[in-house]
Amino acid sequence: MKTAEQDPTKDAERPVGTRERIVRAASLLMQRQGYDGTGIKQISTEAGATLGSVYHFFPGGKQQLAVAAIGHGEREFADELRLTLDGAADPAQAMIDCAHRLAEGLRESDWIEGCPVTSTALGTAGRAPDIQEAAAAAFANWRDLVYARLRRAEIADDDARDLAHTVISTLEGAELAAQVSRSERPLLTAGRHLAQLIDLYGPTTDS
Amino acid sequence: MKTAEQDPTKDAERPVGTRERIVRAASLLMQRQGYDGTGIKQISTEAGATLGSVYHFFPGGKQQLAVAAIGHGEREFADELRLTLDGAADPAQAMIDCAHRLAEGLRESDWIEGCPVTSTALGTAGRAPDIQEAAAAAFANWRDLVYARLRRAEIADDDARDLAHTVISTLEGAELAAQVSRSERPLLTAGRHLAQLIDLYGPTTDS
DNA sequence: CTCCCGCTAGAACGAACGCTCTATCCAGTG
DNA sequence: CACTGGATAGAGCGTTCGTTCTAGCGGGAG
Repeated sequence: MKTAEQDPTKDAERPVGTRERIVRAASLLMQRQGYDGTGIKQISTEAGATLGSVYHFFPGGKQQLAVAAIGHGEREFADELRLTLDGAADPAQAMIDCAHRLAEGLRESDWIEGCPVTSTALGTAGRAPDIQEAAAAAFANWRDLVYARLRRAEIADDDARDLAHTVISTLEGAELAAQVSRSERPLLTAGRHLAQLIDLYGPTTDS
Repeated sequence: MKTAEQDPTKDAERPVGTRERIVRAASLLMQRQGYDGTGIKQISTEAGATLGSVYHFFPGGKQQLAVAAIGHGEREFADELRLTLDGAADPAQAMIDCAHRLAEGLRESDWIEGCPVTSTALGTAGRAPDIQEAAAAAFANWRDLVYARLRRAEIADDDARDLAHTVISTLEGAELAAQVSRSERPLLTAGRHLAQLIDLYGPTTDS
């Protein structure tokens, strides 16, 4: 009742509800300019909506909108991450592929669209617990995807859990370094090193 | 003429010039709240200075102040990084020590004082080239410190360069993940993994 | 002494902020 | 038909923003 109804065909672009357009615009703008750097009026303008609509769908104001935007960014990246993890022959190769994808997206946006969660979550550190929780949940979800992939490759449970932490941390940090230095190198290097690290824990363990 | 003159004794706390106080306040506040989340009036209040003083020392306004703040944060962390790198027996152990130190600082600040450069640089991605350059320079300096330490441990030049990239990326990302999830685990895990990774390239190379 | 200048001090400006409020529109229901 | 309630629309609230500007301070130089 809330969304579909008309056509669950592939991914129709056109009939996107107002609420969804607002969330998308918020996610994109906050990804680029951060939480404080993005105004609600700018979001409504970019979304083709009006201020009244924004506050109708998000009576909780900017904070609630930011939580929804983080959730949207989380889902977007999770889909791509899942695809990349499943598309590779082994987790090590998946890391390299993942780094490549991130580098590509970053370069194509002229180095302004980094992690959609990071820029929104930073700067609201102590102020907005809701936003912090949403960001933490996003990281945890991504980590779980990596963990599951590592487990499927016969990596021990404890090792897989630890590796998943480092994989997300490193990819996140490398994307940040790449964005700041406007270079793909941090990401590509990180991808190779993560692959090496994972191979250390591969099924060839015999100890 | 600009600073010292009176006493180059250790690190006297009291007679700190107005300009220095402004830079310190700006660095701390932007570290916590980001660039857009920090107002110049708040900085001047926190520094015990007035608006006039801020614009006297930084006629370039908020952007120039942010560049100086990033430089200050860069120097602060570089000092600590140098100390940690030199204090460890080998680079691998240094990574573990470094992660511990970062985790400690983050926990003690109740998870609000992350990387002083990241929060300032993010959100000004496309808008302020000066700030971006300062942030990129900070990362490069830190990387050089790690690179030099790796070289001293007889690691091949190309390997050391690549490893230095990943070390900074991973520490940066792990600090971010730790801050968001309010847990030391991402940092501690990253430290151990970085140590393992470095050991792969240790002086035991025979190829 | 007088002059000067680096520095301090804060009032004031226009613009933009998050948010509230009322008014209007329109499909669905009796 | 009238009525209703979700959705749209935007003027306007008080506040804060970054910046500008003028006035005053205090100590060394002539």
